[in-house]
Amino acid sequence: MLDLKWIRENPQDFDAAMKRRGLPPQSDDLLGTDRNWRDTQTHLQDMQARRNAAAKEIGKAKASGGDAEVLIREVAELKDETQRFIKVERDLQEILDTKLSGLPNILDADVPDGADETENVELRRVGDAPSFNFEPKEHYELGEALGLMDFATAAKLSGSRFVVTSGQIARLERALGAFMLDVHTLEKGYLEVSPPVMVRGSALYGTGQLPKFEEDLYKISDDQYMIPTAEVPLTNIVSESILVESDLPKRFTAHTLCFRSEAGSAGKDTAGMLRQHQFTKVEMVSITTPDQSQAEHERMTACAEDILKRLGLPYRVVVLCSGDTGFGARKTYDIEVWLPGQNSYREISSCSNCGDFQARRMKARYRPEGEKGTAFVHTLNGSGLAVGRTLIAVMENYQQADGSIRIPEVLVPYMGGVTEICAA
RNA sequence: GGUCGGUUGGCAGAGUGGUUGAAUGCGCCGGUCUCGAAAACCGGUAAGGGUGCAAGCCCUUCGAGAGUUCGAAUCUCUCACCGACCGCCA
Repeated sequence: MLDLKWIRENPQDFDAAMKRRGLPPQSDDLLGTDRNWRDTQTHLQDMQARRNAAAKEIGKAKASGGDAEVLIREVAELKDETQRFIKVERDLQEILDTKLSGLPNILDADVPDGADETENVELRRVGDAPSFNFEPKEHYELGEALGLMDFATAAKLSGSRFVVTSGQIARLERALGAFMLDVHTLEKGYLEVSPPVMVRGSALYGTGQLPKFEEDLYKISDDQYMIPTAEVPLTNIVSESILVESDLPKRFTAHTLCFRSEAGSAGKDTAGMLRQHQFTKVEMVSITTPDQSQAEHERMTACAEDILKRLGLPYRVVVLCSGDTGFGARKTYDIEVWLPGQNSYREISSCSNCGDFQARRMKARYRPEGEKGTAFVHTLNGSGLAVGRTLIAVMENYQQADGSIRIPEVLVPYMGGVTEICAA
């Protein structure tokens, strides 16, 4: 949600910002509705003020045994008109709200312009792609050959975009999640959280998935959805609250299942477990003051990168261009891991600074020290990392000529001492 | 699923129709005292919005919505959530 006051004061900047998002200028339309709404509100409040004053006088008159007949009749006559204006005012506010809540966040000045993901800008590459003296395979070829990854059975059980893993591959996924959580909680200061994976619509509105992106979600009851990412429950922990500045930043992490309908991605990444309806992810969320959020964004990205470094996986970091940056984000870094089987870099983490965009929607505030009143917090979220995709990356980068897979050293303790996954 | 009880400011917790936006305590901010601090004492302290150059004035909000009334935190209805017990299940 954007700040309406800011739009009032900076209509040109607002239109320019929307243009970067590929949207037409709309300050005139928006501010027209706003003007209308405020005029209505002013008028309504005048009527309410008169009514309140009269009601008080009636109280006084009755207390002193006087006659209040005239006043009572006057107020009764005001009533219908007041009721009508309440409705008009409410409708206008709803129209304004609908318009505002459909607007994407303002991009940071240093986000590069561009139409789509082909214009994202690479910032750095870390680690060397492994060299093989054989043709590296894709993860699903390796997994199926090992007998530990079964897409046919998953299709029988659940349909497309699911997988059944077993044995050491299943364990490897569990090991990865545990390893990531340990790093974030023991070394990076994140609080481990085990949140619900079903949430109300209001939580999804808070983080910006609703109302625009409902088709991407699994809806399971009147007002409950499966989470597409733990960003939703973790960030909404602070919704509708006023935090103490000295408690910031707050850092949360969680290892959860995520559910995505993948509507509109038919035919994309259909082979293997790169794009599933259900997958696990370790998520990081930070709640900060406005001053802290930029540095926190870099820090969070570094936390995600550190996992890849320790796993010995080569990757690159890109900053998303204007056309590829998500609805709620000001600026997003994607981390892409090298997949030898695909001979390309693929997204494994996305770290976004949302500024106060989500905080406004969910009414998450704090009290700035030494100032009166409250201010909105800033929120950030990042994958640290997508566990399913990390599993893929480990398999492909650590594969050997015979189809076995070495276990990265840091994971061996999590694998109960196993150093290699071989065919049974 | 059933019955009963609850939902009030940052927190705890009064308040059953009239000047209550809301007692009191805690917390927080400022002051007195002190070399400084603690304690004690004094004062201040809800959020959101409209209007105004400003001081200020005004509106809304006591879980949400609808209703009764000149007037609702207080009465009625619906819903949500929390708690207790019962039933069922892990």
